Amino acid sequence: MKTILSDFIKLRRKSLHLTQIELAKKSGVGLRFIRELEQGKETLRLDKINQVLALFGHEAGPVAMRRGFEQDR
Amino acid sequence: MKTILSDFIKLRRKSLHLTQIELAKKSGVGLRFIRELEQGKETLRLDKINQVLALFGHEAGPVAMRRGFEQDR
DNA sequence: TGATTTTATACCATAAAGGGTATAAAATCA
DNA sequence: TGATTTTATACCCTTTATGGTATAAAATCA
Repeated sequence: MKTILSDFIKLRRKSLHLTQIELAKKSGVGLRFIRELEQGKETLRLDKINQVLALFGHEAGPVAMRRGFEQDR
Repeated sequence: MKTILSDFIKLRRKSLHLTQIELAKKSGVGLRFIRELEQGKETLRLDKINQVLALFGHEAGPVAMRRGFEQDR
């Protein structure tokens, strides 16, 4: 599945030419977590997500559901 | 602790004159979850958070860390 | 004030997330 | 093309988030 978060992470990671392995190490989460995150798994823990987002200067917050629109990339 | 998410939920809930119990029922999550969410617990599951945010027309997404600023209320 | 509602804290049980790892699939590139 | 890198899938094990509940604290209001 594709989510606002998975899209964001994947785009940012690639724009920095990082592999999933590198992102996992840099953010301090497991490799499997990065994969599940980029694949849009919903039942993830917020603190782990924030660990990754922090690398890109972001955090998880409330975003209006303008369906079909994407913001902040 | 106070987070961008806890603040948002608490404000929105109160603006609709809902109790935590009512919000829990409406969103389909446990009462204890609502409490932990409003108290800023970090290790919460994303899908549960989104269940609550959906009631307010929002979802969890990447938000730039403009520390000290709040957005979207 | 006291009575009532609302919120906070603490405990138990269960389901599942997360890390690690091994293998398969796919993408990249010489 | 084939070789190498990257990503995806599947499994085991440990930790813990969640729901429920019971009680305490705090807030609300007559």
